[in-house]
Amino acid sequence: MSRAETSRRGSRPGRAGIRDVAAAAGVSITTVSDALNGKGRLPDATRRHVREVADRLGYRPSAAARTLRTGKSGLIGLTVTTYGDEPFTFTEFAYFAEMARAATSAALARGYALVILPATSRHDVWSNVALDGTVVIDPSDQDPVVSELVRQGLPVVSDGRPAGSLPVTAWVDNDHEAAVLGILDHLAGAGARRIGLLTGTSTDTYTHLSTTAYLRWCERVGQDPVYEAYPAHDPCAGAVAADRLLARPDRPDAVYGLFDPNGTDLLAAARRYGLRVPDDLLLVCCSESTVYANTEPPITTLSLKPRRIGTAVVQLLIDAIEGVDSDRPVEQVIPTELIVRTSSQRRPPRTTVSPPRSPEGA
Amino acid sequence: MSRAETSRRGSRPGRAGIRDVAAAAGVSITTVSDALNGKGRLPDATRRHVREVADRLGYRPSAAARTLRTGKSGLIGLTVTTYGDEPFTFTEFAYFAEMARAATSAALARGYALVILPATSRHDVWSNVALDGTVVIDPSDQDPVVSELVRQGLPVVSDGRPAGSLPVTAWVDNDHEAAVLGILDHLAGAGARRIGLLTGTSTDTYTHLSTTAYLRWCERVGQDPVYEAYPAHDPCAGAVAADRLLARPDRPDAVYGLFDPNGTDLLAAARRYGLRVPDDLLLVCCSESTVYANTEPPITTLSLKPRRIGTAVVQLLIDAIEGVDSDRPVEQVIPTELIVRTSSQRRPPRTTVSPPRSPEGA
DNA sequence: CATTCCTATGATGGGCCCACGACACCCACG
DNA sequence: CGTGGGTGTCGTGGGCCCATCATAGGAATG
Repeated sequence: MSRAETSRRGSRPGRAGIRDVAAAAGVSITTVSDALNGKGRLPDATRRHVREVADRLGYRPSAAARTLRTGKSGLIGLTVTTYGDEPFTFTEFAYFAEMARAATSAALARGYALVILPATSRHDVWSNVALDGTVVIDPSDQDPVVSELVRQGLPVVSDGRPAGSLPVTAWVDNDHEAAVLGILDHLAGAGARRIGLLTGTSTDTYTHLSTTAYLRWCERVGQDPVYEAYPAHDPCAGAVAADRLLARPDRPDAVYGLFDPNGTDLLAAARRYGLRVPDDLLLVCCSESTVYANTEPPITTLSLKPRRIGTAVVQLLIDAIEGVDSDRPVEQVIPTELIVRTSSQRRPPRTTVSPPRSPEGA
Repeated sequence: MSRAETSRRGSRPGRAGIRDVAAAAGVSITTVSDALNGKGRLPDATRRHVREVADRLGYRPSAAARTLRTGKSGLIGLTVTTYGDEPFTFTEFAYFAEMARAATSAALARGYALVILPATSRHDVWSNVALDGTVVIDPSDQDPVVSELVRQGLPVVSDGRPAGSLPVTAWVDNDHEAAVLGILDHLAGAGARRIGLLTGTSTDTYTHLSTTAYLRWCERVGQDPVYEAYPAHDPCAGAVAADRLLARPDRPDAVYGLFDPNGTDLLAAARRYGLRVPDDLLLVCCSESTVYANTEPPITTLSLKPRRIGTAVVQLLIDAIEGVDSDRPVEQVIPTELIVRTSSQRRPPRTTVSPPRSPEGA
């Protein structure tokens, strides 16, 4: 008792510690800890009493102390590869936002919180936060951050299969090749003779796999590749590239755009050149945005299902953190979804009033 | 020495502690701490030596221990008000994504990281993470989370001026009333006779202030209010509400939409009713999205400048955390920006080829 | 006296910081 | 010339932050 009182002397009065609760409840510190954590075997009366006193004092266990003692912080890092100055590309692509949202939700449901930590963060920030594990979006070949984390023995789960020999704990990805091949077949089936590609200049896996798949498809069907690449992080460059693609002498009669804004960019470019969509030009782009349901015409989009990916990634990571031996495979391929709209159909199925934005969720 | 060795006995060999470094460098723990943190007065030789040994052992100070000792975690909460099941509305509105991005960037630059903590998080998650302060986006009148945080003595800075008597440390906001009045004047100046509003049913400050400003403007100029309200978190409801607004017998000849997707929704609805924009219907919506630069026609948007807000909020919060007495005012009003495009001008200034997406940044 | 229950004590986790101690050096005084 | 006090520089010890857990101890009951 007297020990508890004296030891609190130097403390700020704002927050009550476990000692204060113990003193106020007339029990020992252990009893308080056990009572609040549901451990040990205590009479219900004691348990209730302690809880009551703790509530009255507004007691909140110190997260730092608990973390130090238990070695678990309940914190998961969310790392995004970055382009340019800005720490990450949340905005440009609705994908990241959706994925982060689902990941946050899934983490929360299991008692974890997400910490946003761009890969380019100052090192002192990284080392200043106690993480139980990390989600990495689109890790680059030799990402030093990931290596460091793995070396520390922290579980790392990546969105996108790791390039090279990056030793991640698990990964979740789409089958980008299959998705691209599916779209090209879809466009060819709608009558396209020369399909163009709007792609990126960066070296990430998504861009690489998609472009490669396109080139192989061209080779297989005997079409000359028609594509423009631009730095995907620069929205203006996208509009310019779309324009260039349609200005070419070997102008394609169908285009697939790998990035979210490509749809409106291509539509705008088509208008500039007097091309009607879908009559003169078939259009598909990869996007999670619902605006494409209401453009004129509505544009066919490929969804990478970021919600499912975000959820899966977090589940895998928390399984690894907690040592749960779930039956989830550590390498998951999430199927993509092609949302077919007017822009990729030579004969629109119905010319009646288009329904207001369908609930293409989950 | 021997004490250090014995004390390490039970530890996992994976991570080196400060004790290990001290032993390996042949100095005391304090010296290691001082050398690595640039404190105390040590000869450069010692400092270098310690740093070298620490590097060799791959020493990383335990964030948990440091937090416990110093009382600072370097972590800032980012709380978003939520609608429905999903923990927060990152996607629906590019605003949040932009704001979060800027906030992350600003926090990082000052050595802090952001933790995503929706207001509806399980309480145990909240209390399980040591925060130095919190950013709250659009706090509701009597947000229990905010009250709790303030009661704990944590600084809280809100995006959006706090409703009621919420005792936040500081806040940053736009002048929503002025923005709405500006838009209405802009539309009236372009020839609008009856201006409609697409608004939300939720009780947040933004919706409330904007709607009120609209009603007052109507009263002032003697126009009957023409508006439709819908639950802003439901994208389908937005399309329906846009349709309803244009189907009314007292159909407006200009509409301002308070939410991001309203632009495409209204455009689609206008097409359904054969209304030409801007000839038959003037359109403005509040959005951070660049797609409106390339729609047909391009749509005038109001930007709330989320980047500036996100940055300002974080600066204020960190100032409060660190007790810095900066000259920043604790109540900041960030000016909005009206990006005038074709949709709100009766006589388009130029009918030539529209430039590809202007770089409306910062 | 033995067996249940419950509670108290103390060690532990790892880094930070206050208050000193050791040591070198210089000057002055005896 | 020797020694004590003054002044500095470096470096060390131990306590502290706070909750958790293992183990030992005590009270009550059969």
